[in-house]
Amino acid sequence: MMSPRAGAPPPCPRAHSPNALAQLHAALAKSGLSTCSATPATAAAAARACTRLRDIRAGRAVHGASAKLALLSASTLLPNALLHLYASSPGEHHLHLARLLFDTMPDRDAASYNILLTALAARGHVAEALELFDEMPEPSVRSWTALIAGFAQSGSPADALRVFRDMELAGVAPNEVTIVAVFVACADVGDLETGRKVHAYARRRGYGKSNVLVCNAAIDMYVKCGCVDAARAVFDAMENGRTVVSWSAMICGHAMHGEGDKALELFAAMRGRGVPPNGVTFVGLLHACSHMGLVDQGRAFFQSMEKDHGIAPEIEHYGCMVDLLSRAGRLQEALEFINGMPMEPNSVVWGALLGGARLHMDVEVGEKAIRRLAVLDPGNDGYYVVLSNIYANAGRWEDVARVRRAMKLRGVKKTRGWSAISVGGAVHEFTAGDCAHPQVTAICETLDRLLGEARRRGYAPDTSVVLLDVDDGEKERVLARHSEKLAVAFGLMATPPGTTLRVMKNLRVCSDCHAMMKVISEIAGREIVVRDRNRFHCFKNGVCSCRDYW
DNA sequence: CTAGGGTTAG
Repeated sequence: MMSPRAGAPPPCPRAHSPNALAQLHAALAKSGLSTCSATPATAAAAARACTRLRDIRAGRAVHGASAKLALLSASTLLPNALLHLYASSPGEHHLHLARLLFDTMPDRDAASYNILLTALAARGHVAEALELFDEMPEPSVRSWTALIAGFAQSGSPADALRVFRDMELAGVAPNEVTIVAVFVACADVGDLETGRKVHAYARRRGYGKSNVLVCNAAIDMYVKCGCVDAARAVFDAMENGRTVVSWSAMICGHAMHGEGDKALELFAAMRGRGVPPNGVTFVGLLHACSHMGLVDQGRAFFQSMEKDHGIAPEIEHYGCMVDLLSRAGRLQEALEFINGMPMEPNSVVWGALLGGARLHMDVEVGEKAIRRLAVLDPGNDGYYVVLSNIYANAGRWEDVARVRRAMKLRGVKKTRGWSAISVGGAVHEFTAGDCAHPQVTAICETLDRLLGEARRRGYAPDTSVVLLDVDDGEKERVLARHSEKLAVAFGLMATPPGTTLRVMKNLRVCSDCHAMMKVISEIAGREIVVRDRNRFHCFKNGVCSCRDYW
């Protein structure tokens, strides 16, 4: 979307001074500070300026000059400033330099540790960051937060939450930055329990309404944990003004939960308040239109981006449009749209077309998409599985086998599907046909009882999703043990009547499980929320929030 | 002012 450098200061001219002192003065001049004398404080100010300007070259000059002028050993001030410079510069090389500097510093204080901790955690060096953390004398809130925030943002949310638990045990009170980071991690893994607990704490501390960043992170956390209504309550209660991020997060949240109408209403309200939308807002709107089948409305939004809001559509928006068109069955239009794109279509764009081809069982378009996907994202097994699905639907089993051979040839492994459900604070994971759970027998009995009742209510197994060329009885046996069914059956057994069941799945829910979930929600009188690979399904009284359009 | 924060299509 937006350039990551947007809002960053402009790069400054390079230093070309021949000697070190002159370079130091040049860097000082650039930082707008007095150049009368070089002291550790002025050099640290220069280093800080270089960090802000992202001018690593000038920073190295400051480092060199500081060494020559023997400014480095006076205090931790200057070494820390230089450590920060290297630690926050991109590339493993600079991180390595930071580590080297840290290891050879004559004195280290808490800030030295925190600077390096931040850099290690943010780049996903989990083990090294934890090791350093254990070595440091007195970790502060900021040290804990550096770990949690870094892990949450570098794709290690489970590590982030583990550290948070340790922080609680250590009796250190989280601040608003910690809270935001924990929300990010909860959103990622779908940990509603922790999210709720931290939200309650945030409210007690007074961040609940007044801190925009805390609120925005809470909105996203609730959305991604399957509680749009709770997200909306946070949004509605926001006192200190919502930003475009709040509006966009909520619009995306409604879209993700199949509440496209609410997403569009929110956009109208946003415009009414004069808040200018950004590119993310439109991703949410297009997503909403796509899941409601509002092709013309979506097209109108797409066109208004540039015309009315001066926002140039980016590849994400093209992706949404391809999804919108192909979901609605306009596969040829989608293909033409792709061909007219001003940028090179990526795997997501072709993936959206492939998804539409599956939905509308179009072998030809599916094959067209896979030809590009095999080049753009060759290791992704999902695309081959979808294509197999299209072939299986058409009864072309020799082609299904051909796809399987192609996968084998390319070393592409099919991802095992799993579903997880959290009961009483413990997460129970299931894979298809799983026999590892201690209560398998009871789970299977429950499931078979449900299956019998479901059949009496008109449910019939949808064997088309089973990609095995076996007889229907065998297909039904495979289907009946899909991981989400096991997770839900367990959830029904392990929770009191009426409790909402929340299931997380690593792949997309299959159409048979989708049908079954609807019936189960009716039989058991439960709300079942399933977090799919890319959206939510809320089953209640026999219907799904996606209105079977997904 | 030596460390940290929010939204994004399949």
